Amino acid sequence: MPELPEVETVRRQLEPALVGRSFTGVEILDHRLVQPRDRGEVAAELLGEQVVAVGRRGKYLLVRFASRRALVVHLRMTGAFLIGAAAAGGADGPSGLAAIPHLRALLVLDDGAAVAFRDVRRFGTWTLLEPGELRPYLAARLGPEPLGAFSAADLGSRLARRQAPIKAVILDQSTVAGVGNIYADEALWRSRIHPLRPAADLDAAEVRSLHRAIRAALAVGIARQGATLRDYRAPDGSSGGMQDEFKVYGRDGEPCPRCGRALAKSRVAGRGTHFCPRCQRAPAA
DNA sequence: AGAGGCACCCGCACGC
DNA sequence: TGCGTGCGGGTGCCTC
Repeated sequence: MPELPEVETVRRQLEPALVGRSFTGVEILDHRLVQPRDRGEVAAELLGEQVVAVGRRGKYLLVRFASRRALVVHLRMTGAFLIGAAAAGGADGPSGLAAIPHLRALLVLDDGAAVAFRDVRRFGTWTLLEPGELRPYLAARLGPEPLGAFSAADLGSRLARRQAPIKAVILDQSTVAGVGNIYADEALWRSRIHPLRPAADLDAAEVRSLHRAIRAALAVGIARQGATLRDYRAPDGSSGGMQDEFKVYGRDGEPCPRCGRALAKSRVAGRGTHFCPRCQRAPAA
């Protein structure tokens, strides 16, 4: 489940492969990837584009071109890039590419390398934006970058007007960009805040703690090159190590690493939610 | 405007 | 063994 740390890991691997390269071949195999645009049209527009930067904002990858256009990629659940040997699917060269299961798009670069995009559940999106469209596109969707200029006061002011459960509010990308289900549970556990607490009820000390916890959880995720769950892989085919660092996610029934009480799992904001019923005190009903 | 629920998609873990 | 069912995950859209 790519969240900010997984997307950042992908960005770091894509950057050296793509920057300075031009697309000499573009195939978009799944129309859903670019809908409502026409897949042939988008492929034709991408052909010949030269990459000048590979950025990230929240969970979005930003492939920026010399033309000042930008390809905004969202991996959603199962989107993944495969570079070079991983893209070639083994030693059998280009013929191996079509053998990649769930292949949705294929880029060929002017140095001969191939970059494949695979996506089992087909939720991933590629959006090609014209010059000047990127900033408003992101601003309309995303709050501050959690590891950039983002203070506890910023977080506090965004929570102050929200009565929804704190977990729902930090999953909202307009509160802070890049936190998904896993890192939300990890951050709430670190700050000892129950996921059902109304966001506006957090006091200043709790907001500071949560702010710190969000940043710490994401930073550890990046340092571990993301988490590898089910079949997620980085573009070079390697696995991340963050799944071994989870304190609560997927550990219901196991002892809380802090107090030893059995971790619980419930449902908050429609998401599987893992927490410690002792460390994270439930709000009064 | 904020909140909640659902659709989107498909592989997998289940139970029968 | 084979089938049916439910689940999950991020986002966008719909309703209230």
